[in-house]
Order: sequence, then C-alpha cells, then structure tokens
Amino acid sequence: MNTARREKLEATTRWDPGEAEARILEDWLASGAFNPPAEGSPEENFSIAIPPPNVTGALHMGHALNGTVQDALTRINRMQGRRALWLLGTDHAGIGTQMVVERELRGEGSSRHDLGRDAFVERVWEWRERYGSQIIEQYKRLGASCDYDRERFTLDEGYVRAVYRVFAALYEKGHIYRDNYMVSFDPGTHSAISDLEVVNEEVTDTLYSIGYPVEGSDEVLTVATVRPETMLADTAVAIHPDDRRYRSLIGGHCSLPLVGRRLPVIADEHVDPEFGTGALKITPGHDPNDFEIGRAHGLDEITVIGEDGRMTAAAGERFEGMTAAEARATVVEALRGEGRLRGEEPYTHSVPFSGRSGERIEPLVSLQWFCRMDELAAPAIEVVERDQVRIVPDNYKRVYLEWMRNIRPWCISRQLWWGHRLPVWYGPEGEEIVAESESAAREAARARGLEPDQLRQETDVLDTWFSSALWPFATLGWPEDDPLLRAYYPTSFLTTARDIIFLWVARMVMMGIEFAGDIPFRDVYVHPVIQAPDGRRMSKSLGTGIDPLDEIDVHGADALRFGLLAMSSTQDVRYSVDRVQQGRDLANKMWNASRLILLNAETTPEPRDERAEDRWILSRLERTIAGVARGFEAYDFAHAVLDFYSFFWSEFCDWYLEIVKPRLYDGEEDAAANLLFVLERVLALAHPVMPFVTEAIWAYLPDRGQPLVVSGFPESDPGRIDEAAEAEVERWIDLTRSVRRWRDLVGVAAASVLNARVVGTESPPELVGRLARLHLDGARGEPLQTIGPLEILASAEIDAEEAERRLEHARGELRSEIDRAERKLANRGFVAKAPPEVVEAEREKLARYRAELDELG
RNA sequence: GGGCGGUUAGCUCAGCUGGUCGAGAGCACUUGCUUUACACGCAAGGGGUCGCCGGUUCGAAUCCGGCACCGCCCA
Repeated sequence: MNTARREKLEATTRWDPGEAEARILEDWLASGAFNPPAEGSPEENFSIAIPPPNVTGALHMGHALNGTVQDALTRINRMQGRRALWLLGTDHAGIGTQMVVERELRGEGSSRHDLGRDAFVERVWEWRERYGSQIIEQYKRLGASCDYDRERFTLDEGYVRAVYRVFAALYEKGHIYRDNYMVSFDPGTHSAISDLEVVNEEVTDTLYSIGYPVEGSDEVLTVATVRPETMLADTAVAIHPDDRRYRSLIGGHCSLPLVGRRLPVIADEHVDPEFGTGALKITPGHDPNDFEIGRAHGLDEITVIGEDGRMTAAAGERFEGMTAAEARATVVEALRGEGRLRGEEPYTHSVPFSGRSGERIEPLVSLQWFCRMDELAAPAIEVVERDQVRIVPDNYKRVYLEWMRNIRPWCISRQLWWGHRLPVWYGPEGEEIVAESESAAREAARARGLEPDQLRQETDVLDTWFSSALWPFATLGWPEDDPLLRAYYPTSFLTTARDIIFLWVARMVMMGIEFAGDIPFRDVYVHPVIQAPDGRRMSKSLGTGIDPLDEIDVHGADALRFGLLAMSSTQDVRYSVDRVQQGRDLANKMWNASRLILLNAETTPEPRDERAEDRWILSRLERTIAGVARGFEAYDFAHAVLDFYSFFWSEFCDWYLEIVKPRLYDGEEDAAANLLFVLERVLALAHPVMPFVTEAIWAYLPDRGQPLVVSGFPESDPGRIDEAAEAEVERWIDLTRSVRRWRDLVGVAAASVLNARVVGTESPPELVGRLARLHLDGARGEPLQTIGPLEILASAEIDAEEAERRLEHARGELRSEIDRAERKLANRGFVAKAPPEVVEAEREKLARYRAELDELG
C-alpha cells in the first residue's frame, strides 16, 4: 500500500457512504460487469426480468426491497462465474400516464380533446422522454446491477411487434373476440378497467323499497335497491325457487312503475330469500349479478345510463339527458307521488370504486374486446401444480391456483389514447381484420375484396398488463430468433409483491408457455409488504410513505439494503429504521475492522490453522458461509443476513480480533495471513447485500485481483469445520465471561488487573488472562473466589457488601433453575418416557447449575 | 359469506416437524469504560405468566378445539 493510501485509510475512521457510493457505481458501470454477452444456455446462465415499474413511477420501499432481493441474487450468481443478466425497463402504464399528462394539460387550460389523438400521444412521448427514466436512475442509487444498456420499454418498436404478434395469434385461435358484455366502467378515466383494478369499499347508502304491482291480482311485490334510477332498465323480477311466499307467482308478470313495462317473474337460485323481501329486481344492463342472471334467462339488456353518466333515450323522454343522480331524485319523487315507495333506510354495503381514478364504478354493458383465458390457463395451472414453477412462500401457490381455476374472460380493451392501439381494422360493413401491421391489414383487406382505403383502425388501446405479460420474452427479442432469448429464456426467477400475482405473474406464465414455448421463470418469490412504522399502508396520499432515496442519503445504500433484508419475513412487516441503522453500523464496523487488519497485515491471504483460535474462526466462518447460502437458497433473507451479522460482529470482531491483536501487532505472519484470508471471504460473503462498502475495502487488499463484483463467491468447505477447536475456544470464552461477570458483580474497576493463579487441571491460555484482566502468575495470597480453574486473590477495592448483594441475586437465579431441573428429573414419567439423551442432557444441565452455584460460593 | 395470516421483552421482529428455549436479535433502558479498528464503539446487566380458556402429552411459545382482537385476499 502506498503512503498516500495508507494515510487515507488511517485517517478515515468512519465509513462515509455518500462520498464513496457514486464513485464505485461509476466504476462498475464502466467495467461492463453488468452487461453479459448473449452466449451460453439458460441452464448455465442466470437471468431476471425486473418487474417493469411504471414510467410514471418513483422508487418506493416496495421497489427498494424487491430490487435488493434481485440484486443480491444477481450478484451472487455473477460472482459464482455465471453470465448474469438482470434486465430492466419500464411499462407505459396506459391509464396512469395518460392521467398524469391530462392533469398537466388541464393546468394549461387545455385537454386531450383540444389536442386531438396524434398530438396528445406525441405529448405523452415528450413527457416520457423527460421523466420516464427517473426510476431507472433511482435503481442505480440502490446499487442495482442491472444491464442498463439493455433497458426496454413496452412501447419500443420491437416490443410493439411482439404485442401485435401475440394479439393476432390469440385472435386466430379464437381466444380474442369482441362482445357486448358487462364491464367495470370508470367514469373518471372514461374507460373500462380490469376487475383487478377495482377496489371495494364500505359505503352507507339509502336502501329504497319499491312496490311492483303483480299483474292480474291485488298483490304487490316489494323489491329493494340502492339505485332506484336503474329500475328504468329492469327486465324481470326474480325470486328464489324454493321461496314458498312467492312460488305461485313464478311465470307471471309484474308491471314496472313509472314505465309500465311487463316484467316476467322468474326463479333463480342466486336470489337470497333473506335479503329484503326476497324479491329482486333484475337490471341486466346495470348490475353485474343481474347481468349473469339475465344472460341465463335470456332477458333484454337495457342501457339507461350512458358512458357519459347521463340517462339515455332508453330511460324515456322524462329522464333522458339527466345525470344519474338527478334521475335518482326524480325517480324517487315520482314513486313517492304514485305511492309506490314503501320505505327508505340507511344501508351499508360494499361498493366498487376505480383503483385508478377513485370514482365509483359504473357497471355497463358495452362492446369490448375480450380474451378467453381458460385454455391458456390449463397448462399454467399444471406447471405450478407440478412445481415446475415454484411459488415461495408456498401458501401463495394455493392463491394462484384458486384464481387460475376460476379464471374469467379478460377485458383487454381500454378507451384510452396512450398504449398499444388494437391491431384491428374495420371494413365499411364492420368486417374485422386483425393483422400485425397496417400494411398487412391492407393486404388482408384486398384479399377479402375490400377497399384498403376504407379501413378504419380500432380506436381502443390494449390493457397495459396485456403487454406486460410478455415481458420476460419480449424484452429478450421475441418474436425474433434472438441470441439473447436463446441464452436467457427461461429466466431464473422472479420477485414480486403479492398484489400482482394475478395481474402479472399468472399472465406471464400463461403467455410464456403459449408463445415462448416454456415457462417464463422457475421460481417466484413473493416478498413481504413493507408497511409504515405504525402498521398502516405506506402511501403518498396518506402521508405514510418513506422515500428510500432519503434513507439512502441518510444511512447509505448498503444500510438500506441490509435493513430491508433483515426485516423481511413471510408476513407483512413494518418498516424499521433501527434495522437500517443496524446496517449502517455494520458497514462502519466492516470498514473499521478492515482498517485494523489492512494497516497491520501486508502478506498473502492464506488460512493458517496452527492454533486453536485460528481453527476456531475458520470453522465458524465455514458454518456461516453454509448458513448464508442456505438462507439465500430458501429465499430466507433475514436469516442469511443476520447470520452473517452475528458471525462478523460477535465472533470475528468481539472475540477473534481481540484474541489475535497482540500477534498482529507483533507482525506475526500466521495471524496476518489468516486474518486476510478470513477478511476476503467476509467481504465476498457480504458483497451481494452490501456491495459498496465491501467493494471499497476490497480495493485495499494487498493481493486483490479483479474488483469484488466479479470475484468469486465463497463456497463452504466442510473440511474446515473443527468441532474440537470450537469446543475449546468456547470454553475459554465462557471462562473469560464468567470472570468478567464476577468482576462486575463485585464491583472491580474495569481497568484494574487482578492477581490470580491457575489451580485446575486445564491450564487456560494467556488470552483468557488478558481478556479477563487477570495477572496469571501464580502469586500467593488468600483466594477470594474460584472460577473454573482460576483462583482470584483478594483485593482492597472490592465492595464486599455490594458484592454479596449481587452474588445473592445470581445464586437465586441458579437455585430456581436447579429446582426446576430436580423436579423434572424426579418425575418418573419423564425419566421413563422421554428419550434417554434428553434425560441425560437434563442431568448434565443440573450438574452444570450446581457447579456454577458452587463457583459463586 | 368463504379463505389466509397475525397476537412472544417498552418498540420492530425471530423461534413454532413438542424436550438442545436456562425463550433469542436489533433498538431502547441500567451500570462501568477516552482498553492505540470502530462511541455508528467496548464490557457487564435488567426486562417476557410466549392474547385468553380448555385439551393431548412425562413434557406445549411450539400440536388440537374454542374465544377475543388485528390485518390481508376472494365473493
């Protein structure tokens, strides 16, 4: 080490992440370590397709955890010598992005309709150029070792080709079709949205009871509804087939008040006889359940509320043009006037809202494009059942399977301008032409005898998830026979939040099997949700969000990464700043322990096992390497990370470094070589979790070759496990701690060295004396205390009274343990039925307690 | 309505194929330390009837049943 570097290392007593992280990242990016070649096979390579964040997005805690998990695994695999491709990019987030830009336009007093479609789309692209890569830059701050040269976007030219190819193929197969169907219409975005984007919330409405006169009798059927305005679209009244009260009415008719329409009285098992009066008005045009019943019974679907939220002509002249709310008031008044209103009461129920705009969903029957999912789902169910795709934790496997087995057609069209415009063209008579491009559509038109100039392309765009579902293979060049695809598909694994298991994971599995010919990934790890410290959801709107970038600024990226992994679990967890601080402290500790070693050891790293303590630390290191590997393999990150922490802090720093210090200062070759050897492996082991500080220290190693990012990951060597050395050193440690505890009990000043002599058969080494601050020279005098093989001589500074009080407390604890063990051993059932080794262990415990009690005198 | 998960130290969490748990960790707390790597540190310590009730067992934080409260998902 040259003098300047040495001085810098000597002077830097604190690890300062802010200064170092940016510089280290630059080096990594320049080295090309993150850009593996398109060579080899998926079996020998490692790859992850990052779940594409929205272009509108900013990095949140979920991304940070997700990114850390992926980066740790990518780095391990890269260090193990595999080509490791971590591909990132963004999706175009149809609704989200359009809303952001529309808001911007509103601020300028304009609207997308003022601009027109083409100009608006151009405007969104401009927005994307300006802000779209924000989140990518944020991933870099986290230290994410993505291949930034291969960034993708769901509206890339090549990606669009993939989307159109898939659409056309699914259409050919008859999976994609156009139909009038009940969809969740979001008045806020003026578009249909997916059922998965609907959020149900409890709302208190007024439940109105309305009397419908029964034809040919004086009877009246009373129905209940919270949306009286929809009665204008009623086409039946239904009752449960077993409901005796109304059985005689089945097959008859009612008259719809205000309208006069004849409504058949039908029987349907979906009616709950307990609800209201047990008679249900059926409005197939405006209620999802009624829609199902209506289709089953062949009822008309009347639409009285339009997509603009106003009453249509079908509602009748009296109501046409009113808003739904106005119509409700008018209907209620009219019913009251006619004496048809039987009651009003508050009613709390679950109501669908748009997860996008927050507006109340309007269920509408409309002409949309759908994708039939059952055939695509079948193989996707099988691969998960057979664990070809493994979902961790495995309770999500059931969640996945349950949803897949009950899968429904997917409404894939959206009434938006930003996205993949459907590759569908209509002829003058409504002829449908689906093609992968406009020119192909024109050709197809000609072949069908249509005039190409008369074609009009569908105005709807595809659901963003439709394109995201292709992510693992479309980003690798599909549908071309791309070398990247051959080298990296199927990908190795995927991490995700559980809320997009259906939206995304399930659909990727289906699309991967159908189009790329194989599952998209082998393992799916569902990471926990990081909640706010108070247990609420972390969200910007609630003000409960914690910005990972702020945490990086304050504590460093390594600290945040460590903290997030340490707090992760199989259940949701609250964000714990303490865990992040623990990570910061660990980084600092690694830096300083390394300083101690590097400033005193300049030799070739090599394991040296002459002494028991050296064999001990090598053995403990091996166990830690194995434990960390086990944790990562099981996606048990908290244990992997905390195992490392406890080895490094408690065993390596607290004990081993203190034990070898004199040897190190003396310039002993064995100690230096061994320390460097252990340090190298410690750094490599921690690198996937704390890449910055480990890389920074690595640069000071005397014998380093390549940067740590591409150096080897430690493999455990069971041959170094040495139980005898572990037992021996642990005895010394126990003895040292016993002496320290006693010293503290009797109030000996920390700095004073007490005289003591060895009386036992086993002679403790010099280090016990040093660490326990004893002078082990066999001095004469009256022994005050015997601890194991040591007799400690009387000293003036001991406060006998205080000592006795504390000793008595310690004795009390031991006596209660002895009592517990004695009673256990006196229990005949225990001795007779428990396994012999358990009984034996209990006897040993008892003997140990008694010995400890003796020691305390 | 159906399903899943949780309830362990002041806080955030481990442990839960029953004995090795004499119930751990980090933070917080107490006491003592400017011990030439680190006060983002060192040493020692205090703190828990493992939500409640019942059962199985020689033995239960761990298994079974019930109850209470909290959270999530599906309808």
